[in-house]
Amino acid sequence: MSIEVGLKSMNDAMPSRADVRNRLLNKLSASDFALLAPHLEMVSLKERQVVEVPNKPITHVYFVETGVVSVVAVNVEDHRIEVGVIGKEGMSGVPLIFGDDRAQHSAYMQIGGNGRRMTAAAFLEAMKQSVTLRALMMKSAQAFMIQTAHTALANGRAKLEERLARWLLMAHDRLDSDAVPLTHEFLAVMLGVRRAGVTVALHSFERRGLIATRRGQLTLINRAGIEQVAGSFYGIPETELKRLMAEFI
Amino acid sequence: MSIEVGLKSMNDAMPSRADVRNRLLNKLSASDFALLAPHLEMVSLKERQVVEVPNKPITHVYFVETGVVSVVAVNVEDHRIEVGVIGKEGMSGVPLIFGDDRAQHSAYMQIGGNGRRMTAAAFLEAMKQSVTLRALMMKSAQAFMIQTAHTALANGRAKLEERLARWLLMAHDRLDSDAVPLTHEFLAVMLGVRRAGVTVALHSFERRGLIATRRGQLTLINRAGIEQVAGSFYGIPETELKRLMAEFI
DNA sequence: CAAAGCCCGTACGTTTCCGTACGGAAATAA
DNA sequence: TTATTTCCGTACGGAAACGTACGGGCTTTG
Repeated sequence: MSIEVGLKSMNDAMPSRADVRNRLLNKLSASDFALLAPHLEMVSLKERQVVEVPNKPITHVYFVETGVVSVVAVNVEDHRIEVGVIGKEGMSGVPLIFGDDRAQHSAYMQIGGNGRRMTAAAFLEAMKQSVTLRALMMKSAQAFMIQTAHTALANGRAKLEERLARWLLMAHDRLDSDAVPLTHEFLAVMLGVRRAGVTVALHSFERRGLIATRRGQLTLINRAGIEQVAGSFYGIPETELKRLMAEFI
Repeated sequence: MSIEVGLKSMNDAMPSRADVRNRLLNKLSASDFALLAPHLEMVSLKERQVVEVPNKPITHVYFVETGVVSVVAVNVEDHRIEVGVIGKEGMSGVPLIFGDDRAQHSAYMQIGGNGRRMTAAAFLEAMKQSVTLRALMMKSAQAFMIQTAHTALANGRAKLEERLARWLLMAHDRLDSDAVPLTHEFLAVMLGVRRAGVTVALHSFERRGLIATRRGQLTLINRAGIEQVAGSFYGIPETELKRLMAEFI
């Protein structure tokens, strides 16, 4: 009991700037950071943990530090596809930045990890108080928007292998290791293709020495080779993110 | 000559609120409208007229009144696909709303018409001065973002006929007539499919009595039938737009 | 340690759409 | 009017991915 209290107080302690691994939080000015810090709560983010539910109010914004969030658009007939991923470079809760309180899409941890979160109310209050905070958040939202546009492009024009390679690269950018702990089934759901199709494509990658696979996990071996497979379907959102964030520190 | 001067001065006259047909401008408060009005210039928007060039600064924002803008994502290898359309419900120049001065995507008039425009500088200056203007613009940007997400969904999961039906409905929403003046070639480019594929699909629509076609033009006859073809791939961005705009007037 | 569940490998027939191409009809330019 | 260009109709073989399904190996649970 006393141990648990100890851990809890450690987690809940107001983070100092040096503690924080989320790239967005890293880019905040000292005063903007001070605005958010008191409300930030360290959280562990288990795989499949739901972060946003379509058409429901957003309760918290999550600043991911490790792991990956999938943002998945869903329609009435339950067709679904991933429209973007969020990792340590960003945050969930984009609609709040636009002044909307509701989530349009489903969002959940695709790869588990941890991060910081704060309530939507606290986030909005901080946004109200700082122009520079708003400026950063809007750039972050724009970066996400560019990612979604290029997902639309890849979905419409790229082949399964190209899309899969693109996804692996985007995940790899957001992870600290070369291992991607995911089943073929979940990759298939995100890309909106058959599970069997993913299996075959991953085999092809493996035969070419690009990845290694085992049950529930794959490991990138030759990133440059995977980039070659993805071709120009990968890269633009990534360079645009850099550009948009360049003005902040 | 004197006639031309006469026309020009008519066009350049500061518009009154009642003149304006663009739905976004319609939703402005009197004071916000007064902020923009002096800078608005009436323009004719010819088909194929370029509105934004990827990676170039945005020179003007366009408030469309008739016609349709296509926003097309392009990558290095020249793969391209439409990621959204803009009509009288919106405006071009979304990145400006986020504080970015550059266009990511190509944007051009897919269907000619007319509208009002103002320089990016004037728009930014007005945005700086009014919270309520910013609020409206951000909601408009969000609506566009939702449209892009559902384009990604349709591109990944829908069949050609479903996507084509969706596109026709989105165009129809933005036009004042049932006629869509477009060649199969351009529909194909927007959807990222073969021209021949569009031709065959349109024939199927025609045989079912959903549309009538002639060279360079098609006419919607049975909108409900087309909605049935599009299924749930059409509709969500449209209801979300209504919701987001509901708070303004 | 056995049972159950999950995950992966593989297969087969089928659908969808592609690449390409050719000719004719309609519109536009000369 | 004639020539030229644009646009549409149609065709064919082939690639990509689908739906479905079955069995076997790995992991977790009881």
